[in-house]
Amino acid sequence: MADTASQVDGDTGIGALGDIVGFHIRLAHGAVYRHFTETFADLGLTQKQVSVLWLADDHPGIAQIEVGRRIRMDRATTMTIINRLQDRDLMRRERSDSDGRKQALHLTAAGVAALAQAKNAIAAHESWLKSRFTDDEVEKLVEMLTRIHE
Amino acid sequence: MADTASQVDGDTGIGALGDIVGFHIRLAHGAVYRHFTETFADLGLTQKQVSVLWLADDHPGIAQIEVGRRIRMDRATTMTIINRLQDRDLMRRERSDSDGRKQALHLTAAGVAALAQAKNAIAAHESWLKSRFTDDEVEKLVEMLTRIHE
DNA sequence: CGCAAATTGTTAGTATAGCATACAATCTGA
DNA sequence: TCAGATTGTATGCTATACTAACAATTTGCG
Repeated sequence: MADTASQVDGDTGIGALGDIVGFHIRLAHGAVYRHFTETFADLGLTQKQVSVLWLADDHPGIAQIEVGRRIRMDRATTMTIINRLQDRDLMRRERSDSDGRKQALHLTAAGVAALAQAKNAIAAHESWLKSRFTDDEVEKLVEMLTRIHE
Repeated sequence: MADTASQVDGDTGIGALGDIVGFHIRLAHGAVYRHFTETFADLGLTQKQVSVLWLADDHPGIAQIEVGRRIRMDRATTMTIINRLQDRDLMRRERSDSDGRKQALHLTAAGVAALAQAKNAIAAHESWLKSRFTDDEVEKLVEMLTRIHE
């Protein structure tokens, strides 16, 4: 007769760790991250890099600090990501006219093309992720996740 | 009159990025990770390190490969984490009797004490996280996250 | 049984990401 | 006008994740 949770798992599981919500978020994030990386292996872009390209495309001339604020990165981290994108000629910096402290960010032509490809890859990635859920569940999941990160 | 999603955000949001489920998982993970780090600043333990201590305590003599399998890390990554725990005298390696290739992992006395402290900190961290949800919602969230990482 | 293949641990190297600190340039407000 | 805040930049440290290669050991096939 089974008498502990770990034996119910056949002793291949994570035991009481499985009761920790944060642990499940971490595992789910890891699974999504790995699939994302596979999907984007050809493009050679990471989640962060795509997010930054996407934001800069939606908001031409956006400042670095503002990019970081919206996707929850500090200035130093934002720098390294934009440095890489600039080194690969996907993005360029311009001095802001309105505020000399700021850099106005823009995509290059290559950046626009890369983002277009990235959005296709994201569609495939999202299908993989959403295939587990009904539309209602997706909505509920996003709403609950938003409560966490908002 | 608002006419686009980004304007509903008052132009401070993430626009169409907000429709990407994977993006919300990443943001939520980041928020949880940051709160975890704050909660554990005194103890100086990371999520991974606590998970490994926890597993080794639940399963004395567990092999490194098995730890990695259960919390989704490859052998090399598992090595670096256990190296750190061993350097801090929280964990020790022994040759396995049954399989000479394996290391049997055990907590030291200091490791047992650290894990006990960690479990208290996790309780506080989990309260912070769960305070957003009803019990039913927590159950539904964990169930949906499990569908992703299983 | 004996040997090839698989498993486990280890090491080394690379890349991404996050954070702290310090500094310079610029802007803001009292 | 000038002190303080903001923004970008540079540097350094830490944690994580992956690959590739290698050694020791075990497993299983012929």
